[in-house]
Amino acid sequence: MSVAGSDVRVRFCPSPTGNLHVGNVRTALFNWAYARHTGGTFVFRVEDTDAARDSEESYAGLLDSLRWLGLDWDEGPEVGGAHGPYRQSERRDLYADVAARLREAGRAYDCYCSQAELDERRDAARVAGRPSGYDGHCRYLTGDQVRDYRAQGRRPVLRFRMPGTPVAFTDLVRGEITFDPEHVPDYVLVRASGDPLYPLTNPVDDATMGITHVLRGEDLLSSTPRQIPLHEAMAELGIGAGAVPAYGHLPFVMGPGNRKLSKRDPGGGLLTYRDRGFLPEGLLNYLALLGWSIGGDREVFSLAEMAAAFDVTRVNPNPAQFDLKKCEAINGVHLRELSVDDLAERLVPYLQTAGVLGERVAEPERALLRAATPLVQERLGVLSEAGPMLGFLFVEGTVDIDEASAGVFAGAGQQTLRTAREALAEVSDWDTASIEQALRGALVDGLGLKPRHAFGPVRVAVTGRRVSPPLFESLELLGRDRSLSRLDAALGS
RNA sequence: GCCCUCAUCGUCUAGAGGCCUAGGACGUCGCCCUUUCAAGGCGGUAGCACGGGUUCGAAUCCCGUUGGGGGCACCA
Repeated sequence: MSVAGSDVRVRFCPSPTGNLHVGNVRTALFNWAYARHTGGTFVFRVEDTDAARDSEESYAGLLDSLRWLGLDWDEGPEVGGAHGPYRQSERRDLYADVAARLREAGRAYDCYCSQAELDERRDAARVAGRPSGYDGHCRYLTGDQVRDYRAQGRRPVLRFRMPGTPVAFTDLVRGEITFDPEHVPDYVLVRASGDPLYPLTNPVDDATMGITHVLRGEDLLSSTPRQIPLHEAMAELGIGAGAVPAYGHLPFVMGPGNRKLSKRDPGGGLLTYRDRGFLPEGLLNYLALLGWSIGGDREVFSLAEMAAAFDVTRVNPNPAQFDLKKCEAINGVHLRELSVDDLAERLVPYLQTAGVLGERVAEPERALLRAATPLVQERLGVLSEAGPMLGFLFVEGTVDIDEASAGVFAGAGQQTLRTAREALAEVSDWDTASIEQALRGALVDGLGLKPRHAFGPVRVAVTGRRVSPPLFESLELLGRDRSLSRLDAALGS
């Protein structure tokens, strides 16, 4: 499956602004899978050049999220590597150096245009039906003009000088793409303040980190014809590995109603999915389905299986809409494949936040949870659903009866409960089989009730809800004393 | 406005010119199983955006139209 020691080097390079959203995660996944498939290297780099929006908290969240997902990186924060540092905020000297060399070589130039001038000329171009990018005003300034601008107190930005020829490349997922030069304007590399911008830092890092394949979202497709000439310029100046990376632009993951998902979208943030109890393997499996398929009619697979089969050139170029229902269904399959002990362990934090379990989980509770887990395993789509299902087991004494379900106690329900209570009191071996036998004998055979009418009131009395895990098993786990006292409580009401 | 890009059931997809009377999954509907709810089983529903070519033959190739998305920042 993998080609050990392959030269492929891919990267995932989010900026630490807010939390990852599922589209980012899918991009990370495809990069990871490509690296693992080829035996290459997965680099994790953090693009924190925007001091105004970046935060240390987001940075920590990024690492935490990738770790939770199980997408391990070969180079990057906390693991190091030969091309570090892996945070752009720690690479500013490099960007300044590259910017200076580009400027010296004439591949970039100072631009003194003010924001107002830029806006005005852009609007005019747009009205005239011409391309609205930068018009090259400052490309060939005379010494006098520069002196004038400086005398006015203007501070220049640094712009890359585009070569003026068409840029063509073969996109790994989309094939041949060509941009004509009039639509790819000279762009800003360094702010007037001296701060390097993404259009500079991203290619510089890709070049100096030896990135061979750039797999990123399709929103970056139109910045590719800017970056390729920059890579060529750097190669000429001996900066970086000297090769232009191959590009593959992945389709968007859209939100409901086909709107682009953003990290501010409530349904988009990765943490929401973790909090709801998606398994990383389930979420990742679903995300892999958005734009890629493993072949045959298979939809459920492990990360390892994906890595073995992944091929970027087989990625579907059209955007996909995130479907929560299907995501839950896929997650449910993974959930059911877990061992009981594994599932029980993963359930603990969710039961704690639900208030079912306390901070410290004592061994008897843990044992009870392990015993109860098989009862809910095939009923769960996400882990957070376990709280309401299992809560009744961890409550001492009586349970709160769900209001909407209390009606079953009325009328004939009283007799059903009384009969059930008497029959259960007689059970000598408190196990599922004996409990079922007693209840069936007394209620179905004895009172001639339909099973659903016979067991409904008992279920509500004991679990507090009309919907619960299997009744007889639940009674066994609850124990005789608690079971009988809950029936008594229901009778008294 | 200009450029780029995308187009198969409601949704995600399979499809690499004849294997397509278009397959699978989620959803949805019905039935079965059943102590509730699930899970599981069986069955139904629903799609190649439109128009021109190319070809003996097109979901597949080409062109156009329409519709969706992205970009055109001293954000990333």
